[in-house]
Amino acid sequence: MTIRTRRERERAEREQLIITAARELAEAEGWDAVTTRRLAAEIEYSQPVLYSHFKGKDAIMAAVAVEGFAELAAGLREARAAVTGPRETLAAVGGAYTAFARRRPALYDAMFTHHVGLPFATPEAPAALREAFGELLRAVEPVAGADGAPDLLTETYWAGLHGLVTLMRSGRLPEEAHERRLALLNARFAGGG
Amino acid sequence: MTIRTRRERERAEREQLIITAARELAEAEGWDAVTTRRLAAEIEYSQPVLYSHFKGKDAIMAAVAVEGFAELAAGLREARAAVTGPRETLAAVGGAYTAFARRRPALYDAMFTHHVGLPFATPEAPAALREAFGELLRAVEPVAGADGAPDLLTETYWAGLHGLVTLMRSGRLPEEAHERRLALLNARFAGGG
DNA sequence: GTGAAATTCTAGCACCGCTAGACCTTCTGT
DNA sequence: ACAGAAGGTCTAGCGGTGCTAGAATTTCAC
Repeated sequence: MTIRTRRERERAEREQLIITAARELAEAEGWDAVTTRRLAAEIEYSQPVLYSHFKGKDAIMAAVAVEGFAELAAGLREARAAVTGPRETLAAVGGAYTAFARRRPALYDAMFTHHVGLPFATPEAPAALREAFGELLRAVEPVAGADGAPDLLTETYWAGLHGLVTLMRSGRLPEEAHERRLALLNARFAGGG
Repeated sequence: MTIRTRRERERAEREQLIITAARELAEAEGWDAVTTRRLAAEIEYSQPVLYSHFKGKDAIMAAVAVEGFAELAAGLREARAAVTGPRETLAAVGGAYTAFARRRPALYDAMFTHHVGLPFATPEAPAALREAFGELLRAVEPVAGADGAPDLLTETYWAGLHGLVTLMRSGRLPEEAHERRLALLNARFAGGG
């Protein structure tokens, strides 16, 4: 048995190595630079081993995305814990969300922009993803007012954050006014229904 | 002279042919299907003629995007003209925006998602683009309240719309609740500052 | 009609994601 | 201890991509 478990452990380690290499390469040079050849060279194996771990490049991106969800969820939770009051909470969580997107743009792309076949608004969605949404939900709920649909309101607020960061990152919105736009979004959502 | 002008006219016609073919192919099968070979076959010329008109594939997408800006601006203007009252105007324009994004997803991608090197929030931006933003601005201004920064508020509202449509189109938000989310967004922005 | 100029095409480069089949290592049964 | 089976990894290659150099063709000016 022990020899088999060692094999399995080594294999799991190599899988993590692939994910980490893909993530670091993407963060350093963007996803366009993450080619299967390049990635194989990075982990010092040949291309086909990638396909013995993942179905294809998209599956590797999806694995990276799942790591990102966990990191985002942790960041949001931390931000929420650091403040009190509904308005402050919304501002802290919204700020943490956009800060994450700006700090880890490639990671954010894999999570929320690239067409990677991950289930989202279903129970089958990755736990880390559901947790990240839960953090947003807990920040939005106190300011939901009489809407009676905190889930939908959270989705809408999330869309606002997502729009801000994606439009900014693609050069469609100027960077320098980001904080002011975020403040406007928060004011509109914290104002009550 | 007349022979030269005929040449120039024919050349302009062929350029438009390229743009139209690219757009139709993208709308029918997505941008992944728009390869330079496929596009060349569509216009019944060889690949290199594409490069005598455009610097590369991105430039073709940019040209398609500019057409899209004009169409979007027209749609928003029409929607705004059909109603009266600030809340109704915002709902009409927001609805027209998301309807456009859902009706012409590939076009919308070229305009607002793909990294195409078009200037946005500057005077050098395409006229049609500035006009489309102007339509949004005229819809948001009446509900701006005391914010005193209608430009930034419009950008923020735009981000909300953009987030809704992109997250929905990538399967991150379920389609069926779109109208309710849009209504929530509108309510938050029409509520006054 | 002929040489010059402009235009279009053929052919190919370097790269992409992905995979079949050869190769080598490791384990198993006698 | 050793032959054969099983498993893992590699080399080499497929069909595709965006893009371009240089040949071939057409059109022009004289």
